[in-house]
Amino acid sequence: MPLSLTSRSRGPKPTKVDPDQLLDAAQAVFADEGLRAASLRAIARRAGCDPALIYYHFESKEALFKALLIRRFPAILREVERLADASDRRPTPLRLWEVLLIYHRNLKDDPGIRSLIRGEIVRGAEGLTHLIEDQIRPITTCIRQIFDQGIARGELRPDLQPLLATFFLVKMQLEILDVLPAVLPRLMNLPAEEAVLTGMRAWLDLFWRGVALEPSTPLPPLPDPAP
Amino acid sequence: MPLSLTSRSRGPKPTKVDPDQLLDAAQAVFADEGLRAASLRAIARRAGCDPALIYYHFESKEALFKALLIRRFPAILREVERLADASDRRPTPLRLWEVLLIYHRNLKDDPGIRSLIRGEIVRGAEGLTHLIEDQIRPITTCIRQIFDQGIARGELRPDLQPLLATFFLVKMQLEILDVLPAVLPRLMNLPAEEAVLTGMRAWLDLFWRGVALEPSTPLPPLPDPAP
DNA sequence: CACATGATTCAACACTCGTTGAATTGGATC
DNA sequence: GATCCAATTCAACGAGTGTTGAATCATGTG
Repeated sequence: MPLSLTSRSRGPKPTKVDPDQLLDAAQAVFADEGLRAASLRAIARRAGCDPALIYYHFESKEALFKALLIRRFPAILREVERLADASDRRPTPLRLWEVLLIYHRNLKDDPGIRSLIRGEIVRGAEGLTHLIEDQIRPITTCIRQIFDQGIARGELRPDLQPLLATFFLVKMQLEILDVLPAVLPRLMNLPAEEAVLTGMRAWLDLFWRGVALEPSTPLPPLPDPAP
Repeated sequence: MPLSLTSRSRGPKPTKVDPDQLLDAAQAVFADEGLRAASLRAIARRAGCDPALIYYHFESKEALFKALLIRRFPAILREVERLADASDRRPTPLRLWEVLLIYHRNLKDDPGIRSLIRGEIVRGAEGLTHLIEDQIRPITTCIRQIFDQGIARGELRPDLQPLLATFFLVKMQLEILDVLPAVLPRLMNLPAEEAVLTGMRAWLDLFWRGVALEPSTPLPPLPDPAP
């Protein structure tokens, strides 16, 4: 088992397909088909190599899937951790908007990882469910802290349940990223990218009225996502 | 192709496994595995018969799946149609609560149909996606009318986008039914059934503040779901 | 050049899948 | 009891699956 996931120690020695390209292909196929239905042959075809090569870089189909997880989640966690820092004194609605933007930035072009977060793909693979939960829990814990801080600062309703608020905020953002690009262009004739942003603004507008101590306080200006 | 889905014309003649029992088994397996991964052998095992029997009652795996859809959605539509009747003059928040209750009543014990509504199961089966959309669209159209009526009656914000409001309301209810029974008991030590109801009330509370013309108008008393 | 070693492919394994045609059961009718 | 027919099972088909051991290719080093 070589499994040298890092770059090789010396010399360029070009490989035809490196593990990262395999992960790219795997992510695309897993996203389309789900963990069970996605075939290693389809992944190999997409990566342009033989199925057996996957077993040179990864122990099994499941190991390939785990590597896929570990590649993505830590980056998201780092962004959310920085945002949840207690010294951040910006208005709470702006910080909640930043939460939506982090999800947007990291997940908008990646239906595979969104399916993962929703736990769809792993149906029936017990070990993986726990692995995914372990990756997601610290992220939602950080977001929950933003609600706690908002209550302490008198910006949010004191009777708010931070756990449920976190659940509502991010669950809907996932649905917005998933569904609106496919639906809004047809029903409200908007371009797909604009559809997502329209949905996000409408959602934060509704959400903020729902959680604010004083619902009539207007939202601060919400910056567009960085390009 | 006998396919006599209705009861046979004369005499009791007990069958070992009737089509309805096959549908029950199919629904359970499709819910666990998804359309593609669910095997006819697993469905037959669950129904206690031979896989080939499925082909006596249904044309194919896909036909079995379609029959599954047609069995459920019309009942939901009828309830929502009755609720959306313009002569219903109850306060809008109460009618929105009834929407949540209809979803709760029809879907709480049926993860299979919830997956269907989310469109997860059908990934990659093009024809079925349209069939499902055709079943769901009239339901959401009715709910949208409730928002239109609420705006016209001066209970909801006139700048509300009914399409997005409908999307937010029912999407979150699906997530509540799916996720909270598994998560809340562990995180807030509540019994599972109470977890769903707690989530629904918290959600309508937040949602109502978000859409009401006057956010401080208190919610009317929300009846428990009928047993 | 010979050799070692990492990267890649080939061919095959045992298994499961949807589907089908023929065979079998079992109760109702003659 | 013989017959008919709906309900059910059996055995098999071709195709696709994850996985593996051996074989091949390409490259850097002695």
